[in-house]
Amino acid sequence: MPERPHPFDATAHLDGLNPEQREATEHFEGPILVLAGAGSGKTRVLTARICHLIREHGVPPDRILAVTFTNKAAGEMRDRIARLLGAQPAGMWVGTFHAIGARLLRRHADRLGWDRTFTILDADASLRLVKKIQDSVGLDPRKWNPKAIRAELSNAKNQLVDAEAFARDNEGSFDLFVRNVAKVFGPYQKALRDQNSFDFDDLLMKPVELFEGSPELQRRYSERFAFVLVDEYQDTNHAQFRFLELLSADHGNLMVVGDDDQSIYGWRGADIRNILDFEKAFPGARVVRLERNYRSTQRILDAANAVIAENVDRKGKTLRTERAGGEGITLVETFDETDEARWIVGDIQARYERTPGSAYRDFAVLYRTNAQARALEDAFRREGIPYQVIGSVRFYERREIQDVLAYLRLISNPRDAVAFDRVVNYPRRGVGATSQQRLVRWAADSGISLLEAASRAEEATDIPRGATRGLQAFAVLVQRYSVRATQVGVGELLEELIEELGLVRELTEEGPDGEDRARNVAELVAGAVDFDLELVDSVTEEDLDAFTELDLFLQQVALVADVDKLDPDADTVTLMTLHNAKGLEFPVVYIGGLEDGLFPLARAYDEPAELEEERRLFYVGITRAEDKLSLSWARQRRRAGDFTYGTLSPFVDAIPGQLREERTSDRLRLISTSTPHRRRPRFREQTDAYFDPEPDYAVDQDQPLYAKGERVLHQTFGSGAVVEVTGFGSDLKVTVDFDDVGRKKLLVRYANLEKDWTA
DNA sequence: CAGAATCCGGTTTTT
DNA sequence: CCGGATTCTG
Repeated sequence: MPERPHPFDATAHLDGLNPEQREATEHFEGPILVLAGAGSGKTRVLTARICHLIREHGVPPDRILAVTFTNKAAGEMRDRIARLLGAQPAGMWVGTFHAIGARLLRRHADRLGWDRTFTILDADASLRLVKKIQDSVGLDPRKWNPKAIRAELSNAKNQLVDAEAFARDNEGSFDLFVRNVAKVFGPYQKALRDQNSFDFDDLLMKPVELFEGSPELQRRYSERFAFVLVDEYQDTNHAQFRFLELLSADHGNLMVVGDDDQSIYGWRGADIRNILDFEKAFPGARVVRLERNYRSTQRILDAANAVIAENVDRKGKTLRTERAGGEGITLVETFDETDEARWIVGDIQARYERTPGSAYRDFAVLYRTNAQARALEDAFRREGIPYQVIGSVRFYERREIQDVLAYLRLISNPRDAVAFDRVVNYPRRGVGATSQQRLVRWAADSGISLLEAASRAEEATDIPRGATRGLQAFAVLVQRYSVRATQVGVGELLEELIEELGLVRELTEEGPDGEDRARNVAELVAGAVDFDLELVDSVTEEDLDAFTELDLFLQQVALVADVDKLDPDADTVTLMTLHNAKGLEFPVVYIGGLEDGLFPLARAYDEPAELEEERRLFYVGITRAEDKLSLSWARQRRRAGDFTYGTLSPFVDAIPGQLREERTSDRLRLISTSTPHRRRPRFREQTDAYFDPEPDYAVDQDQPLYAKGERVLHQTFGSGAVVEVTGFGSDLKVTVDFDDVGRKKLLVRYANLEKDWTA
């Protein structure tokens, strides 16, 4: 029996709520939008309302559906509710849109022509499939970027545009790119069906198809889920909106909680209109605003408010707190990324030592791009300070992990052609590219799966004997494990598989990185062994009958996010991107890389909406901090091999001067005093870094200075604006956004650019 | 067929 | 700087 903090107090869930929170919590039927500012206790409101529904209104838990942004948030919500109620909310569905979609498809995918034991393709596998389809329709993957095509497919699906509609919409378009995407879309979708798999976007789109295609099913689920609650509503896309609409339009009992100022996933189809127009979509919706912040000091909130006030497209609100004053916001100028990292690590260590009762887990370092983690990691390691990085080189995307998972996917789903391709010759079985091609052709001609073709390889006359033997051994192995999967748990299965394949030996012999890779595989195995325990929750009896533990393990692996693995109990500093930091809070927060072009990213300047999204991202970062916020930037930074020279991010300008405490790193101070540079035209226009010290060529009036924003003329590309400048000397490169042909990166040495005076 | 050498291109954020 | 793809070599 779980502990009960308030054994006989039926209203424990209302304790300590402020009037607005209480209003939202006690709301019963009908649509409601809770506009919840950062740190205003929205998770609290969600959990309290669920308890209220169950306790006060007698709603059975299994009539409630709660959607969260991460699996971790789902788990936490479940725990909090269990604690408040003193019992598990049996039968309640809590999960991410993707997890809930997968769950529905596990029950009803057969209605769409899939088998219920489908596999879920992760980003990498789906990209491989796109490439494969490109090859098969004669679209050169080198010329037409598979990632771009994949992104366009994803966009379309998030808008609920299927292959037919996409083809129809873009028929006769002058845009060659979308026409090519249209060529890929149909075959891609067909391949998914043939190999019985869904990609991520299908997990959102297909359930909608399911409901739209079957009013009976739609009615069944909207009756079952009499109350629907959604967290982080500002980051939902059209498919998700439609899904919610189908579930709740009949009864209208939909509560969405979100903050338009924290909408940061526009690039993956999230539509900020969903929250801005909620009252239109659900007429009569009640609106509650939570503007009292319980997290940060007034200083931090002042900075946050000032930053976000520059955005135009918002509902508008101002956060308030009772935590008057607070420490100033430190702004540090550093020399380069190493210097910046060392400053941050040094500051953490100093604070840790001088603050009694502080722990490393109180600190987080946030940044715009994953690449920035590297310098930080080096610095942390150097100082021996414990840290954990979220994301970055993602665990499940590592090559060795993907290889093992491909085996598991193939064992679970023998029709998975992407998985087959990946491991048929790993470890080496003497099956080369040519044999593989012949096998694919023969399988297609005979209308059998690749795995079956492999087991009957000797019937294909053009496959050499060595390869045939390899293929047959492979097929036998996979089939044997498919049977084994119904007998033992995944942990055991995986241990046996890895042993038989000799993967650990294989990896360690590979070279210096091999040890790490072997360790990663061991970690995966450990995860699989532990998996049995995690089954308890969220899986119903019927699921257990229909699927092997392997199936469910693979599903979980496909759906976990990196943040889900954040260990809040470990006493380590946390390093992650600003995107991953959403929903989290820390006493002390550092945001690094505040340079124009990095944060905001240079490309965001193309679209005002994108720039606003970057600014919201900064706002999210600032509002993660409870007591102390430090910002830093570096004058120069290595990016993709060469140097970039930065200026302070304009975002910082919005923070009023009296809130800031400006500092300079020791290293930078040392450099600027010991090497008295000639006075050069100062940094602002970032021209000086590539200023050639030998002025032996005449200054040509038509020669551009290569500063950001400058207009230049190219002989073939025409006129455009400089977006970014990198490298120096003969390696000086400029990225130019040409009016006609788009963005190009050019080596100044060869490009022969002229200054465009006509602009 | 496999491994080494070489070239090329991309690089924002993620369920 | 990295990884992937391509080409060369045994």
